[in-house]
Amino acid sequence: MKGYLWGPSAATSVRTPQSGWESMAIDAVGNVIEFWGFKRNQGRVWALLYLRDTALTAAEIEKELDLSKGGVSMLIRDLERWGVVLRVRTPGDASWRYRAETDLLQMARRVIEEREFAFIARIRADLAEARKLAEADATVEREKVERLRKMEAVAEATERALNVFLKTSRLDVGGMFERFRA
Amino acid sequence: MKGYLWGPSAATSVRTPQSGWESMAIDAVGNVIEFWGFKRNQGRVWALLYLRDTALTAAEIEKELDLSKGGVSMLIRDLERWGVVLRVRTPGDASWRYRAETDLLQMARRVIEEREFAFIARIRADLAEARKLAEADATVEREKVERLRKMEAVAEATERALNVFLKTSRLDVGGMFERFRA
DNA sequence: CATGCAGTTCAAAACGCCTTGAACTATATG
DNA sequence: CATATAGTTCAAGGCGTTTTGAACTGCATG
Repeated sequence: MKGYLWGPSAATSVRTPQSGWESMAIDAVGNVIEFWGFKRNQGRVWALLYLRDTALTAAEIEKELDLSKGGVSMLIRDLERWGVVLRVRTPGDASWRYRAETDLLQMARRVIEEREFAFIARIRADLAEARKLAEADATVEREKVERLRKMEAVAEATERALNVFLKTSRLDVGGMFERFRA
Repeated sequence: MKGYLWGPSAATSVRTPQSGWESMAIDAVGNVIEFWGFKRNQGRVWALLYLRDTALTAAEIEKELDLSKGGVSMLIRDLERWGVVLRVRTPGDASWRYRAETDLLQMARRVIEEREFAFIARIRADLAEARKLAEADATVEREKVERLRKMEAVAEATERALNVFLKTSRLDVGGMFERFRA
């Protein structure tokens, strides 16, 4: 949304000229992954690698997606850490190349399982603690404690729903991406 | 987190002195609702009204939660629009008062149903469009089209999972808050 | 061991969202 | 209808997150 000023001039040798539909798909994946709570550009990098089905260099990624050098480095680091992008060394080549390894939903699920559950658990604990304090205080009416209990139920419901969400997406996509190179 | 400088001096008559557990619970609800993609303070305002089980004035809300006048106005407008807070006029009182009407999850579900589904649907459409364009282009390998198809499946799975998520939370909490005044 | 390029780091800039506060409008009351 | 108080609006400011770009590190090669 920014660097479209210096379009496909002559200086740079664009390998694959961003065929309209490709960037459309790449951006769409960026949006899905943003919906899942990650960075848009993490999704775009993965989508590029997945679609091309080739190991690209950081410089190529940088050029295709119009990102900065540092940005690509950090994005790839994240994707590697999550195991959705693999770093490979091509024989006669000095630089690393990167390729998409598995699907993004798998990663999203894993990370959400770690992050979000801890977050919700924390909230539940806070509500439980608040209720305990209220119960200990004799001046607090029974009605109020009841309300606190109901709010706890909301947090619990959220947690349960999140659980089902993750499980569903697993069943749904599971085995769909299991193998796609080779 | 800011205006604790002018504590409970003498000028203002604090009705209920923020009993520790109360603000703990209020903040917890703020966090849950933020998790659901809303503003933290929307959740806090609702939680205050719900816990107090009394119709409060904007000025009271402003003081209790340490918000600005304008902020309270906008937060209440949103909550009213979503039907979780009701505006009531007390007889001998010049100003409006506000009270919690139903639970927050209901609202979250409704809003998400409108907003997020549209968002995901848009993404799916983009991916479908990209695939169509790719299919029309004879130079595009079959393999690549297949990959586009798989990415579409991810968006579809997301939509389906979102659906289950909402349904689950409905069954889970539904009828728990149905009526609580009177 | 000097050179050059790939990759990393991180402070600063850009960006987006939320909140503030002052000006303004609406409403009730004497 | 004048005044006071409640409520709304919105530009400006604040704040957290993401991105940039320049300095730096590491590595391979001659």
